[in-house]
Amino acid sequence: MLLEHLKSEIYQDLQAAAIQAREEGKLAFEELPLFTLEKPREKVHGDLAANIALVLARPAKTAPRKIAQIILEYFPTGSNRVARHEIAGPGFINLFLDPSWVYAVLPEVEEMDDRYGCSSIENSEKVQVEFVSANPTGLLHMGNARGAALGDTLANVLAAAGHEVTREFYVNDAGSQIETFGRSLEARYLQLLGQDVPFPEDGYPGEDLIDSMRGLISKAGDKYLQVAPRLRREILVKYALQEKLEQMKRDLADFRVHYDIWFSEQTLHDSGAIEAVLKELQQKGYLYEKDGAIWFRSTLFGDDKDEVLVRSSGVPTYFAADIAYHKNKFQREFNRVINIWGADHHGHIPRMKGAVDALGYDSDRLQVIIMQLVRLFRGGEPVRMSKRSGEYVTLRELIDEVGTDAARYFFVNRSADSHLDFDLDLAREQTSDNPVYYVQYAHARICSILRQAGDLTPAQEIDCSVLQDPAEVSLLEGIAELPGEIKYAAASLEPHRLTHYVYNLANLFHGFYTTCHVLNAEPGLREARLALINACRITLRNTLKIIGVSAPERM
RNA sequence: GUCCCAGUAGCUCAGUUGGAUAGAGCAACGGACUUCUAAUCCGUAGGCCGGGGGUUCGAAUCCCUCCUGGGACGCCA
Repeated sequence: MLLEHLKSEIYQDLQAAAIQAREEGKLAFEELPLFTLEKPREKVHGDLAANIALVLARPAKTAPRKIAQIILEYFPTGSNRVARHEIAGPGFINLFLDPSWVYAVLPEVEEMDDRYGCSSIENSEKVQVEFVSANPTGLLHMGNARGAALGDTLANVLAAAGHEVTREFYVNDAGSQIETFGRSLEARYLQLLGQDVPFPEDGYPGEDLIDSMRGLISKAGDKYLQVAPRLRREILVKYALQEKLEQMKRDLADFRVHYDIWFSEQTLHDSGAIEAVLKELQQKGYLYEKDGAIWFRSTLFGDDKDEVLVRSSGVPTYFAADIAYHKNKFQREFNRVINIWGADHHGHIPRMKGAVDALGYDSDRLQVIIMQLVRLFRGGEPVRMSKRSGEYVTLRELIDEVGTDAARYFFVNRSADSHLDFDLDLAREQTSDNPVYYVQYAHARICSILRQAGDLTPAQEIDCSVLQDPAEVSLLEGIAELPGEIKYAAASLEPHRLTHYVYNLANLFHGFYTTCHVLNAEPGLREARLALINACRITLRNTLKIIGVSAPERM
């Protein structure tokens, strides 16, 4: 927070300096371009480096180093904790902060505690994150697991960055797959009761359907044998669907994913919302009839072909329901709607955005994160999976085998658009190879020291400037970076930044731990180090919480 | 064939709204435990950033092209 404040003030000072220089005729440019003010990779380049002179070079038609010099003439020295500055390399402005700034982070972390890292931003938005939304006709697989970890973490990140977040699961409890589901269940039901009936060719072959029907038979016996097939399928679907949903909720809860809303597709059919949205598109002239079906002119919005909304049979497609669903989202006044989809849905984006535009909403308010597929490895070999054959590793099995902590960390640790090779053996290993333990261990180590330390002195009452060792200063700086990291991760929709951040912070702590002893340090220094590790504990814990990984006090 | 994603150290991956000497983990090699948890730390080595062209003060990052891997192209969802 402090660091963020400093940065934004310095940024503004640089802007002001450039504009002042222009007013006095020293620089000529039309509009000040955006520039970066970042912590440079190399320590010798200062605490913050600005490339303002470089980006101004072209518009101002002046050599970057010359521009930097001019800007610095108008840059207030001594304020905002800038101790000194220099022009370096091709024209960077390197700023060296008064070293005292880092110490202010300790009381702040202590005071904010659970809230440290969180911001309350001025332009807070109402954001919806829809993720997983798996078909309830089967079990949750690895792709769903990745979506769950990513979606939930992203929602946490957005919330921490000050947005109002709703997590939503769209339940596909209508349409043709439910039809197929019903026929599959019926076949299993009859087969279990000794009838020699064929299993539908396009049916869902998973064992879980058999289990489900076995459960039904043990409760209700064979009484549905006498019921008319159509009604029978309805009953079986209703039973199995509820069971499946409960199971999904249970498994996701064990994965520490909790939704605000489970939105039923069926309600869109029942309420007439789909009909209404079709009518609206019709009136706006975006629909036409061909081959007995009703089509949406998605090509008007940049799609490569038009899309069927109502089949020639009169039954609306999934896409029609999805349009109604998205209209519903915008009617609920979300400023932004974020969907996390698997890579196999990427072709769906242009038409979905097209439909949103057609309905009169700005399609930029719909953001789709495409995540690439997951490949599982066990014993160095890829695990063969096929949803069609019903052979795949489920979320439940993943939780049982590697645990929620490791699984979530691994999923979040990779950017969404990278193909993920998930090494089950590595995730299960409780060794230093496994980054999640590395981070948790740092937290446990701190807790161990704090247990032995007795009461803490409030950071406010301590002279923290005794923390002069490079390991101490680096750790302080690392702690100070969390609010900025969260903002960045939220703005770029990249939760994987958080695992990288927390790993780095753990690394800084372990380095500190080796160099600096806490409990037997001299009076004064001891209290300051205790305050430091306590702040580090809070920072580690809060970040792990966002990722959805536990912060154990003992290991 | 068209579109999307990826190609960076032996392996898994960061880094891409263009910035300074391209990073981390693992694996390899060499060190560090009388003291708060060695599930740790320090060091060494490891690279035509897939190839080729271009844009400019500057390209892993942007553009073009080619190669390789994965995915999508249905009145499925």
